Amino acid sequence: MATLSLPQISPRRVGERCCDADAKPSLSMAQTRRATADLEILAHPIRMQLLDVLARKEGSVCVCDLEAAVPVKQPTVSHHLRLLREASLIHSERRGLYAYYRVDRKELNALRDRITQRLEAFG
Amino acid sequence: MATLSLPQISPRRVGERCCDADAKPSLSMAQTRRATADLEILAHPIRMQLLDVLARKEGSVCVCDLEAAVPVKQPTVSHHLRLLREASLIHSERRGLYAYYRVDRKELNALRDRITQRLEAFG
DNA sequence: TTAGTATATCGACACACCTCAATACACTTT
DNA sequence: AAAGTGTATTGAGGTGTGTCGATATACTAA
Repeated sequence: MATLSLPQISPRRVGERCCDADAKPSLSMAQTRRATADLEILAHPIRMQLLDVLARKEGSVCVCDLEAAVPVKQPTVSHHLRLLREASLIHSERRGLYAYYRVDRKELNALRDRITQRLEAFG
Repeated sequence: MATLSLPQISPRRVGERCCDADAKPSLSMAQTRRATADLEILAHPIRMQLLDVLARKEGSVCVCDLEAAVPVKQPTVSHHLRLLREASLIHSERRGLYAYYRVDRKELNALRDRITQRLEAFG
């Protein structure tokens, strides 16, 4: 029966050149940055809540409702909506005085798939 | 046949109180913060690469190899390893002069599941 | 036109985070 | 012991990000 072997660590003398040359990332730095950019856009409580509200609505949501849903002031809401818009996760439309936002389900799904794939590569 | 209805937006007079009182986040702020904390720990290129290297190895990896795998200096590597350790995603062990890190697959899987669940709640 | 409202942008401030040189610490070799 | 090596920590500087008051913009109401 196979021994319950500890990971084989080659003993090495002090000062010797380091060992596992194949302990390299599987992703280039550019790929890595793309992956972390996907995570960063979601990694903020206000953006998470805004997306949460928008994703749970079938249609559009008025900015005034988004403001009411979230504990920051109007310019901050506008700021995060802009970031989400620039990430193509939401779209806006003006009707008269009011602005309405809706989630882009295709983009949100694509984002989710990219993140899921990356996480599964760890598994 | 059902009309291809636009999302029903009740017209509203200027100055009227805002509309959709049920456009509330489904998560409390505390829950939201826990979710974004999960994302934040992954949302950095160096941590992503370190996890990538560690997750692809069966056993432990020497710090010197991690340093070689990543384009920052030794104190910075140590810093990110600490963050990953404090998040319970990796563990370290000293053998003589050297320190070896390994991924905690259970914790990493749990993290992945939490993130996946949250993302699916958007879908 | 004038006044008022909703949203976006600007500008400034605060603070968190990343990075690294210097140093501390623990261990090994001689 | 002393000298050398690998890793962690400290402390400081730089940069980015979040926040909000003030303001701009675009529209509506009267």
